[in-house]
Amino acid sequence: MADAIRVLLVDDHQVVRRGLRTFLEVQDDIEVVGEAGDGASGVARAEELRPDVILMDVKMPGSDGVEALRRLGELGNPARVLIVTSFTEQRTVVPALRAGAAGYVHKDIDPDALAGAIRSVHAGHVLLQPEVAGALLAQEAAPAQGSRAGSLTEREREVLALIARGRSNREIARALVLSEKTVKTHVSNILMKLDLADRTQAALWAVRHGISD
Amino acid sequence: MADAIRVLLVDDHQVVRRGLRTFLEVQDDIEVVGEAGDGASGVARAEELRPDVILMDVKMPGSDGVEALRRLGELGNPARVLIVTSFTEQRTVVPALRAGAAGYVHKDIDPDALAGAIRSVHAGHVLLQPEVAGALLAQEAAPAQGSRAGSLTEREREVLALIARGRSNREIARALVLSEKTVKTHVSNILMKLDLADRTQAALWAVRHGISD
DNA sequence: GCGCGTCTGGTCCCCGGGTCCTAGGCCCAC
DNA sequence: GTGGGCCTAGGACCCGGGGACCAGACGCGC
Repeated sequence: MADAIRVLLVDDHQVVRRGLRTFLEVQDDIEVVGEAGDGASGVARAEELRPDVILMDVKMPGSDGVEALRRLGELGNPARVLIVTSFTEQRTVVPALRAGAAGYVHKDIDPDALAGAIRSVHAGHVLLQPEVAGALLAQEAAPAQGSRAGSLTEREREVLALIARGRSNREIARALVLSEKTVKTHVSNILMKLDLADRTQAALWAVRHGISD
Repeated sequence: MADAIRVLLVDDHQVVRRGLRTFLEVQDDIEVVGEAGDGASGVARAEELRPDVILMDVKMPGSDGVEALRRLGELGNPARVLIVTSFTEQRTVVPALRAGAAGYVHKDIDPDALAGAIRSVHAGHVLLQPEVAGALLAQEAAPAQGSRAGSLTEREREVLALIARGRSNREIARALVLSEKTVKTHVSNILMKLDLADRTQAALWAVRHGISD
């Protein structure tokens, strides 16, 4: 095929590389152009082969996936990187995406879905699987009693948003044209309503619940 | 086609609905089964037609997209919702995804990419466009000097991770089996190294940079 | 050996954060 | 009119957070 999507496989297990290769060989618009067994040689092969898409494991001996992603970014390599991981390691999702990953898929993905993912990524999308997106957004989720954001008044939400930007009471007072004492009152009420101990917990609560604007 | 993907369009501008419809009519595996002009009637039509995928605008008069998403979730409607937005409104991304959106695409997407997005979403993926994913991750990004997380020592990262969980110095001391004073020293060093004013800012910095575990 | 960085801890001190109590003005619902 | 929220704000009070300064123990590299 003339304009097949050129794919590079980077994974430390050749079993996995072989599996991916056989998955993709039946797709007539996807061509596996190379393989690498660790991050560093993955970067080298990417520079050499200039693939459209790189399928890469996160956990690899030596230079790992995130490190390789950063290198590719520094080199200006235009390849789109799709992270293929053995299980949902939520700790690694954010760093990987931040380092420039174009997507994150689970290793037990079925062949057609994987092909679809490669096409999506090649088309310029960023792609996550549900569990991964869930992990990214849930973080800790609501510990028990669910979101009581509704119980906050408008003014309290304003104050909370500023707390979530790291502002002090004095700064909040200036920003909202209030006395510092009034801000303290609002903060106290927020902490009471949300059952939190201090402004740091309030700030974290806010970012998790999207009050941070 | 026997198992075409059944799509419902929800947007307050019929021009947009018409555009999407013509985009999708040339795809032989996608069938537009209905339209709605606002969130509430979108939910009603979704219940009635049971589409596989719903293309929905976020900003609509009356019941908006996020509200509609929530309703669908409550009703247990299995439709996958792809948010189609006129521009990258980063404020709305997180709430929409949290409310159960399966994806977020830009209105100037080209027909084939839109079809691809629908197929991805229908296949169970969560899909974002680059700018959207960028907005989600960047948030405020590094104000200037880039991530100096590397300058933190291992111990400092441990302490920072606990700060990012809303723990007090005393709790951190107990958790790490240290004196409260030592924790304070670490906190001071963290604030100095990252050029932050207090633990609240440190907690926010940590979650943005993935130190929060 | 010596220097350097890290981890540990101490003392002194100040201030910002947070609580408790109180209270006036405002608007809305009954 | 009366009660009940919300926003505003004051005073008194306590304490945890953070800075300044100092220092010993340990490990690593020159």
